[in-house]
Amino acid sequence: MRERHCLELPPVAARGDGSGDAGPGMRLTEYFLPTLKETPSEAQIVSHRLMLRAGMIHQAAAGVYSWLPLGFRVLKKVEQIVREEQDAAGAQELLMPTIQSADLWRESGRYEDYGKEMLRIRDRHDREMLYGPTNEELIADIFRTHIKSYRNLPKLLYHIQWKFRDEVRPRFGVMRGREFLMKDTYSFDVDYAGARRSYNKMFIAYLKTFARLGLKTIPMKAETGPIGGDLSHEFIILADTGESRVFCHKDLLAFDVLGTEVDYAADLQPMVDQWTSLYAATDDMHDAAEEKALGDRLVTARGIEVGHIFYFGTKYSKPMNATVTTVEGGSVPVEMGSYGIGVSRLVGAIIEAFHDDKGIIWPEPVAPFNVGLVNLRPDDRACAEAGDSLYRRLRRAGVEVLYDDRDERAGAKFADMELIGLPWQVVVGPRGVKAGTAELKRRATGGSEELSLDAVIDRLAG
RNA sequence: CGGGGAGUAGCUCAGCCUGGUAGAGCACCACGUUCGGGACGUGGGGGCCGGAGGUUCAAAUCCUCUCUCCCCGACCA
Repeated sequence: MRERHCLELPPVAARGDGSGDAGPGMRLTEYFLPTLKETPSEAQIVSHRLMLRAGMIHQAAAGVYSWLPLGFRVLKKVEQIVREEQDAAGAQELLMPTIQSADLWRESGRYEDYGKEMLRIRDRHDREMLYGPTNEELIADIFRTHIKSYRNLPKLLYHIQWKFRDEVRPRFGVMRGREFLMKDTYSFDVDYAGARRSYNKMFIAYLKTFARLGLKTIPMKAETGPIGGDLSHEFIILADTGESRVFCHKDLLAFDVLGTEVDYAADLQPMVDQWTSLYAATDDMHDAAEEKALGDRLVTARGIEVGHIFYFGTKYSKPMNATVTTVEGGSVPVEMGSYGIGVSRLVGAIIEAFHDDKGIIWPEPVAPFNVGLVNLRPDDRACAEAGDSLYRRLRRAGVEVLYDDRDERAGAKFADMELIGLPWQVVVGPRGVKAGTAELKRRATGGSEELSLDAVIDRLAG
């Protein structure tokens, strides 16, 4: 790792808390968490309802949302996991702007083709601009300016940036917004074989990414459009309330990528083959003959598309003149591919996959806080001491903790805690404090146990 | 882009048909009683009824136009 020259800032979570304690935490009396008891009438699907009720987002316009502190924390965690897996696969992060010039899009021919989905803007000089729905043109322009030789290939470049697509009908909250946060990677190779290697890297990186988020993912062959070939896959995560029906071989569900150490420099084709050899299809691509052949090995489920990767060859490099010199000294348009993950959409998708009738059940890697510390009686001296002490010790141990020190009824606190779905709850009340214990509760199972305060720390900090 | 629905308090909604001083529950503020699963009492604050025209002595209510949001379908990360 490189040495750090940057200013050391306190962790984001630690700011704004006047307690003076070190460590990642927040007191609910100070936190901006506008939860709702009633469901706003506009929300239809469960993730949208829960995100509004849990105070994660606030609608700004149709399909456009502000991310409130709790939702923002989750978004950042998802983003960070996506980033880490891109970096691990050898992709390099950069940042392209949201606003683009129409000129580049004229070069590729897409300015006319894209239609009303593209938000077009004019600046004060009446120049035609647009809010980027994707970035192939921009990245191709960067590439052609700076890379000229096969010797500088391959390259995998990505950014995580807001996009805007003026959907006719945005819906499902952040799952189908008009403005959305997307990670898009672009690959550059001198030939098809190289493009395939890049494709495979992203394929595996995607499996890793979604697995780390706690999701079951199934890659499915997707329409390849005019390019043809077999290099296009959608990544579908399974969720009971998912938007589309999917079919697959049941053995796919047992595949585990988390335990596998991946060497991105090695040949990844065998691993990709393993994942693509078994049948998997979305509703519209489903083959009845396959269904029959599989019999009881076929699984029918519901899913949500959270990623899409595809190879498109010279579709943009040719018209935009992004070429490289070859070993032989000739010049060829660079082979490209693009690889997207809907980061903001994933937040909704994760909720679709993990919730119950009381609220969200966050997988630990993306939970906004790991522990919700509930003080049932902050006005009671013994409770306040026990609660404050636990809060301090958990933070010192580096545990992200949200401390409910509000003067509210027990029921309201429990309901809010279930709603925002932190993986662990620690309940401090007069009953336990007398015996020197607190209750440790797991959100996912509802199971709980009475432990001494020390045992609670050991368990959560361990 | 076709078809439907809705805009009244922060949220959920009633009132509109049949014009006559704008309501409820929750939320909010104060005080008191409560306190291990969304308490209770008393008092209080808050809305040009989405906007613009029109009809009328009088419009949340009737008429016209417009904006916004939501739902179903076709499309998409």
